[in-house]
Amino acid sequence: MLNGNHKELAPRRHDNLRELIRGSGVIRVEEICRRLNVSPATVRRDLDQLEAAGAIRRVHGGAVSVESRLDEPLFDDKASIAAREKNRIAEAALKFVETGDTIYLDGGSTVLEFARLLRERTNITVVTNSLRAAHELAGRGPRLILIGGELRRLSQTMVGPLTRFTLQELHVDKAFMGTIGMTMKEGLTTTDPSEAFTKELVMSRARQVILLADSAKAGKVSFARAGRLENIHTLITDKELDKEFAKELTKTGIKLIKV
Amino acid sequence: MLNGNHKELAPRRHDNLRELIRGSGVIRVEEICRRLNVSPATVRRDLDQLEAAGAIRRVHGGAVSVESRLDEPLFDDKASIAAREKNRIAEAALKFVETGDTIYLDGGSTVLEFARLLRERTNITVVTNSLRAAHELAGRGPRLILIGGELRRLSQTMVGPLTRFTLQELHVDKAFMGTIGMTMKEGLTTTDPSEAFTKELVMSRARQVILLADSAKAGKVSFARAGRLENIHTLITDKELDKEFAKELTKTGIKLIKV
DNA sequence: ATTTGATTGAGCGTTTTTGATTGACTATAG
DNA sequence: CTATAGTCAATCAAAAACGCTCAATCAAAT
Repeated sequence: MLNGNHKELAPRRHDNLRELIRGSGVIRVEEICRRLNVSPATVRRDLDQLEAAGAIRRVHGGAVSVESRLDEPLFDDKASIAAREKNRIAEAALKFVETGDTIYLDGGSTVLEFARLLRERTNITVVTNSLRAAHELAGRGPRLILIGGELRRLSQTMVGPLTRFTLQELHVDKAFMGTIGMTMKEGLTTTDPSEAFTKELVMSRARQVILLADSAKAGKVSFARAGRLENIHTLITDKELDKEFAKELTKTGIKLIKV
Repeated sequence: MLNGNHKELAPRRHDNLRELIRGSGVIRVEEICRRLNVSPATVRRDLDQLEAAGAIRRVHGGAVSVESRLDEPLFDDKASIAAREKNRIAEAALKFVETGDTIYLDGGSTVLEFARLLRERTNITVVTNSLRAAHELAGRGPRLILIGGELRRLSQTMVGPLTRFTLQELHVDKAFMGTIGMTMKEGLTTTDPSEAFTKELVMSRARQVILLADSAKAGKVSFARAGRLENIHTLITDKELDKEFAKELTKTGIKLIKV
């Protein structure tokens, strides 16, 4: 028996572990063993639990803090294929934009792709909460209005209660939205409640809501609800969309465009 | 900044890699190997993944930043004119920032320089209308709140009546302001009325107003008035400031810091 | 004191990551 | 046209990390 000293109880150990990870943003299993004086097996079990609770994110060799930018490039292997889908979806969305329109651009990679296509349009007004979309259009292009709010690092979007004050002064013709998950039952879901709050608010201020989402989003449920599918007027997605889901959608009156 | 010996976790490595690319805009594989201490094979795999995630763009021999193109065109030469003075002014301003503070960052190259120095501070809240400052702090650093409003392209700041609705919900401890011109008679002046409107509003919401302006601004008058000098509590400037102007300033109770 | 259920650490086969090797490709020079 | 240098993708083997199982251990309850 190596260390007769002090073995800590699981809850305290979890707290310490959280603290360790928050401290440096990233830590390796081996180091956790050293610092907490436990075996790798135990560390892995702890990490599993903390990940299930959403407190951290595991990676090969250790774990990273969820607040840190380190875990931003979270992508499945479909990500590279999805790039082409996203581009086609964005192209299709372009047909909805008319001269004189005021449109809203949400966060998310598909909408960002769409934003890039608007760089040459000078006859529209773009309202957005996405810092990346703003950056795309900052040099030239449409009249650009950013809504105020707290920056959420992971998504690079302005979210939360502060977004309300600018948004309630505005109306937009068309809102182009992204999402993490969509199901008939839960509607739109996203990872962050503040993000969800702003999404829902935006949709209530738009005359027409157009959702840009590749088929992988269908059936997925994320953490926070961001509005019912009934709020959507049009969904632009790819051809792989689940047939059953498609049927349900059209039944509720949502226009479906598959590219 | 150098990590000599121990192997880093993949996410951290990706993070550093992004930073490297963002820093110089371009980088070749060979150099990444040297800087991160890994083999070319690993570097290429990392680059593949980062490209799939849209974080960078690969080119033969290395990789380039995706946002490198429209970065700081006319802004840079303006910034380089009095770069040394601006940097010293920014360093001096840093002394005013205390833990827990909520500070406002205005537009302009001097304040932008100041923003860069805040990248490692995580214990403060930054409110800003400057897209460039936001961009500096978007990856890491303080809690970041952007005020809403219409983007003015030339200055890359959010200005105009829409800024009112977010601002009136906020109070800040210290506002770090820039300006185009300052005189005893006209006070602060800037080129755009909307810009002036927002500046004036911000200063009314700040407990302490700190003006960052090199000495060339003294005596200059621009188009739109953005508030009287009495609104300023502290001016940080360089040693070349006109003696007469300095005397008048201190007479009105403004604290003067010359660096 | 004994039982019980949970927690822990070690052993072991599997998976992931990494760096070296190889052959293909491109561009430039001779 | 060939040679050469540089880069790249694919493949492979070694090392590290992983998940799983099982026995030992521990805390709490009887």
